[in-house]
Amino acid sequence: MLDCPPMSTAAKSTMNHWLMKSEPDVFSIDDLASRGRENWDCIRNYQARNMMRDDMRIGDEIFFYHSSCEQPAIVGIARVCSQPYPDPTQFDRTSKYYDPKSTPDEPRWILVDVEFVRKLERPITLVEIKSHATLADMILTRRGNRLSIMPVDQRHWDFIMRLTDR
DNA sequence: GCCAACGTTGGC
DNA sequence: GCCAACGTTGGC
Repeated sequence: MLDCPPMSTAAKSTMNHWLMKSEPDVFSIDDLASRGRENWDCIRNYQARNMMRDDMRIGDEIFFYHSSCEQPAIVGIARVCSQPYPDPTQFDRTSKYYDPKSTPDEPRWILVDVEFVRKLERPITLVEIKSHATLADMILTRRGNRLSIMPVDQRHWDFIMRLTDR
């Protein structure tokens, strides 16, 4: 791929990890798998927007998390595969996510595209995440946290990746 | 469906 | 710039 050359060790060391929530009834890991890639649209939270706009880099890895469902869980891996650009739904008058205060010259809502990498061997449920002391300080499990996009510490990422091997 | 927790809005 | 009212998220 032209925009995804093999990464140097130096580039890898600066890579960030993320967790992105999606309601499986709306867009599940299987939907991403069948579509290959998708723009992460309809985010209307400034913190989440800022992370996509300012902090995400092509190649960053993402935990794909199912929320608001029977079994909230990390279910797969995705990857950032575009530069940030304006969310088209903000200009769509027929969309629930239309924003009259946004203009093409000064778009308010910015997104990135994400691509499917793989599903986990098994879902790592929120219940299981909460059961591990190492994961107790993840942003995901913080009281009152409502962010749908959040950074994941390298040590949390690695710990969860090891869990999937069992 | 409940509700805690937080973000956003808008009057003043 | 304060803050009450309202809306949303998301686990349970």
